[in-house]
Amino acid sequence: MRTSWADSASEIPVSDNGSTPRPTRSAYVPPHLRNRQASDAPNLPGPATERPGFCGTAGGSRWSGGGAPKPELGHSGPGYGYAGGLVGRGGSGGGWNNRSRGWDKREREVNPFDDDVDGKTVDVEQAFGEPENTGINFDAYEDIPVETSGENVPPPVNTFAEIDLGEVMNQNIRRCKYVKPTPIQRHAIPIALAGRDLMACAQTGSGKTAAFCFPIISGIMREQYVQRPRVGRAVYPLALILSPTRELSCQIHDEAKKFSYQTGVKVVVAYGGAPINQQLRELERGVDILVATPGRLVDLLERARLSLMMIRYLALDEADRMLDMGFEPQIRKIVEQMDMPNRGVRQTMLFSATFPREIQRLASDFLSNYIFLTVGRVGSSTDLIVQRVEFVLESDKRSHLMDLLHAQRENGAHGKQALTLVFVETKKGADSLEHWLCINGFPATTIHGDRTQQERELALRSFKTGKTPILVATDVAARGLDIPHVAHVVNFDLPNDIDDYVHRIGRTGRAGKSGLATAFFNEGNLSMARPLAELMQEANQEVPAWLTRYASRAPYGGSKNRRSGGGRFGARDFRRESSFGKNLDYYGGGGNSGNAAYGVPSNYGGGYAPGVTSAWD
DNA sequence: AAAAAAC
Repeated sequence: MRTSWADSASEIPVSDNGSTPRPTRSAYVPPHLRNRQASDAPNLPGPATERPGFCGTAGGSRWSGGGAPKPELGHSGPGYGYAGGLVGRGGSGGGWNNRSRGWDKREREVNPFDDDVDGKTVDVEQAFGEPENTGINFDAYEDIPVETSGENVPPPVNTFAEIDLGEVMNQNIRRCKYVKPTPIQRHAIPIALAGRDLMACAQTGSGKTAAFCFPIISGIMREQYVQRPRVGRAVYPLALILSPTRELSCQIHDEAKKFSYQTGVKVVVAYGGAPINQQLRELERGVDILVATPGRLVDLLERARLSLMMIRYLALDEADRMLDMGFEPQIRKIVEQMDMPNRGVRQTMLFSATFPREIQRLASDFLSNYIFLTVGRVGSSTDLIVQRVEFVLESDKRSHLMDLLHAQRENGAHGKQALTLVFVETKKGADSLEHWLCINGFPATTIHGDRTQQERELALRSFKTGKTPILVATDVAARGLDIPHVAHVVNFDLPNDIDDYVHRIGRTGRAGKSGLATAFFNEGNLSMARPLAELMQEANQEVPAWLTRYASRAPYGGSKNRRSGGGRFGARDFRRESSFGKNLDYYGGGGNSGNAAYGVPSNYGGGYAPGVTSAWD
């Protein structure tokens, strides 16, 4: 999904031939090219710069050096989709973009940033009366505990400068207003750059997308002109990023476009509910990184318009969702039964804010000698989210919501009304609540799986821009979506799983900003009493006495993520939970695994010290 | 039981 400012950026007029944006200003020179000599080529491997089209084997990659079998190529010649740029290129230095289509024939990439729309910035900030898009409030993430396990964990970095992503990407990072890496980025990026498989758990809104995108883009830049087969009409991406919802795939795509701007690395998105032909055309123009939802991906594979044979990087966002009951067979099919290289050959990275142990066990099938990383302490990010629970009878929910919204309207002093995201259990419930809000004077819209994709995208856009400051949503909007200015998340219907609750409330309090989450609880939510009370307590939230009473009576429930011995929320490496000396094959063939594999001593054995353990979120 | 994900 596009953010509102990105929307504007993409509305640069395009000429009829469709290839060259025609901005009103003349001859825009990208900032990173200003004051630059033509021969000022970036630090790229020599051969690639000299003969870009014919550099068959990548230097310095884990595939050429590590002894891992490289997929055999049935064909030689320039990589698919880049042939055009390899012809007739001037011999003088090559320029910044070795993968583009050459100086003259180069297609102008639409600027994905908001700093360059006909010279004016899009004023989301004014509309909401607070600065936005100024990057992440890093102070909110200082000093939070990190746990890693696995063999030879690469050390974290403190700055983007330490990880040499190249000048082009550095410029993109600056344009994203990222000043320094977030903790998940500090730890995950070196691990990923070292070629290691990774299972990473970090708080909602803490910068996971960049944490897996940066290494992928940088890796593909280093590889330079991997030769790709040409068989039938298939295209051969080098990286695959899967996510559980269409809107999330769009969002990741938009982010990845920013990170890869002017690198020549091509990012394409494919998802259902939208015309496939357009997506096929985009794919045919060349794809290095494919962002997709599972259904459409399988469709493309079955049509033989896509092959995973050349995949070097596989990333699953919201990985625990991707591997839960509904999705797991499809993911297994994609990863194990199509033509994707095996684990250990490709590099696999799994990211989420939650990682139930059972899902970790499943996930280990896809990983090889992986590092488990968890960043963030109980309550660190959720300190930013004030959580409230109110006892509201089913029949009172609507009027109670109305009261909240009225109060909010009166408090919302300047600018537009703060955005409120209301979660309900069912699609029908979403429609009916939306209708009710509208006829009661609250501009609302709704997003759920029974709406057309067009309606879904329109709803999200309308919400983001503040046109309809209330969005009623099912769990389709629970994960990953980054919607600035969501001040309030209302769990009108509580979910049945505490992890879903965590993801839902994580739609607010993002990038170091604060937020409010209100839940309506009643007798229908008894199974959530205990996990909710525990979660809130560990996040230093005020737990109402009545909820504590319900919790003490209630059985364990509301979670796939059984917390052993007294409610330790957390993403903890499930490999630690198995008896030492057993189950060593969970290391996926690492060979010399054992106790020494653990990079950081754990408080294994149940010693749970509140506040100093790993992320739950 | 619901939600999501292809046509």
